[in-house]
Amino acid sequence: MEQLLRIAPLFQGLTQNDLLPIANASRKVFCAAGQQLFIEGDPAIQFFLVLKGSVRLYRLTHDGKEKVIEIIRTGETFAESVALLDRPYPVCASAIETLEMIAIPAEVIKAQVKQNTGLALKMLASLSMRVHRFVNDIHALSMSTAQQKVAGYFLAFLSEDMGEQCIQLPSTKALVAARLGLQPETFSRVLGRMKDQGVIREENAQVIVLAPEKLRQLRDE
Amino acid sequence: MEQLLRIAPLFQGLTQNDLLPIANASRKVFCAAGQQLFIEGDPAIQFFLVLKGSVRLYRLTHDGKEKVIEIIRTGETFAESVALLDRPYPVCASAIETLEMIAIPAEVIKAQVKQNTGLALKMLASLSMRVHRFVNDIHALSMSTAQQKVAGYFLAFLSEDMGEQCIQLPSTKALVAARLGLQPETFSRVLGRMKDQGVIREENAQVIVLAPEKLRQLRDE
DNA sequence: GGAAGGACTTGACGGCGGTCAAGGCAAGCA
DNA sequence: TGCTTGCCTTGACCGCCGTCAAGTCCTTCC
Repeated sequence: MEQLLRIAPLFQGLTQNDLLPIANASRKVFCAAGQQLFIEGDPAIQFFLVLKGSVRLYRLTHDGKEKVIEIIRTGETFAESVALLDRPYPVCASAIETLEMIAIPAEVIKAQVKQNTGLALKMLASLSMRVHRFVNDIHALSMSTAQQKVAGYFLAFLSEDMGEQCIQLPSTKALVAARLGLQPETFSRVLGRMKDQGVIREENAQVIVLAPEKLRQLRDE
Repeated sequence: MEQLLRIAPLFQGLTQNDLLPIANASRKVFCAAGQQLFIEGDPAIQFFLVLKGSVRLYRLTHDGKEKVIEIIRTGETFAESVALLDRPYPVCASAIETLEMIAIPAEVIKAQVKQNTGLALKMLASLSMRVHRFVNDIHALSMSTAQQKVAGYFLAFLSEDMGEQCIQLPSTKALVAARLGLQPETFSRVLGRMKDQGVIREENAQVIVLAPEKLRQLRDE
């Protein structure tokens, strides 16, 4: 269990002694694809580390549609921030694919943070990173055109490198579209236009970026 | 100086001993309206507590327009999250009105967090709150219509109460519009429509919500 | 008082993207 | 092979919002 916990940046560099009480209190969780983990408003009694699969964090709008806030992938943690406050979950969560996770009780992490400065610093760093990512997201969301959003999204996956690069989309296109605040139809049209312009190519569920430079140009309008 | 620091939730409940090294290293800063505090990419050597006035955090899009990420008001802190990571500021900041702040060196807060569990917990709570607010923002930004955005924005200022309530807009309407990802014209039109419907009234730069219930209805479409 | 400038409002128009609908395409199954 | 189901694509249409422009109100300053 300790070895599994160390997958998360949160727990890397902690001593075995530090990790032991957390490992003892945690348990493995398995979920079928599509299964609900919790809904908005549920008491936040635990947080999660994803070992395998991916999770959709979303909110329901008042007219019943869902807005994807974040997609959590293998190796990432989620809901750490709520585990520290005595507040209910601010989002719903459900499994995109078959899921393997570790559930860590909020009480244990709260107690450990109080004793263990190292862990507290790790958590601060992790939350700070999340704040940064949200700042990026808010910026991206308020960028005007659909093309810019998509270009920005793809660019976030690329290395600095200039050559052809391959992107594995997390789950379905419709979900990525939702993540970007777009309709599936619009997303499809944007991809089509990019293909016409020779910026990308598609090959068995992967997007191949032929010209990162052009992509950057599209984002910058 | 210690008394001033205690304005922020971050420093409430700390002992005088805890606060002293922070107070000694910090200094007061005054700014004229419109002045730049830092720009995106600057090294984050300090963070700020606003004593008086308000601050605009924004990003420049590639075509030169600016997108407001957050408006910081009296009594709030900003850039705490970056002070902990060794990363540059992810946004630009400039004074909206004449400004009075305390600048706190990143080094000092980093050192204190390592020694002082209480402060670490406060910072964790503060960051968690910020994450929550961003989740709300992302949700609000992706809500479709301008009317829903404005209604949601106003509702965030109201108490549970049902009666008439008064909202003091932070700075100008144009800035609030930018915050919501709207043009000033659109914002003005939405306000006009709400006035026609008897949902709000305006009175010397204040918005008076006549019918919170109707506002909620508008947000929920 | 009069000019100047800024904040806000109002109107007209056009484009982007959401919505609805139909069709293509692959996988699974009898 | 034919049917079904789910995911994606493509087309047509329309409404919202951004843009441009003009006009109003208020403050400031000479």
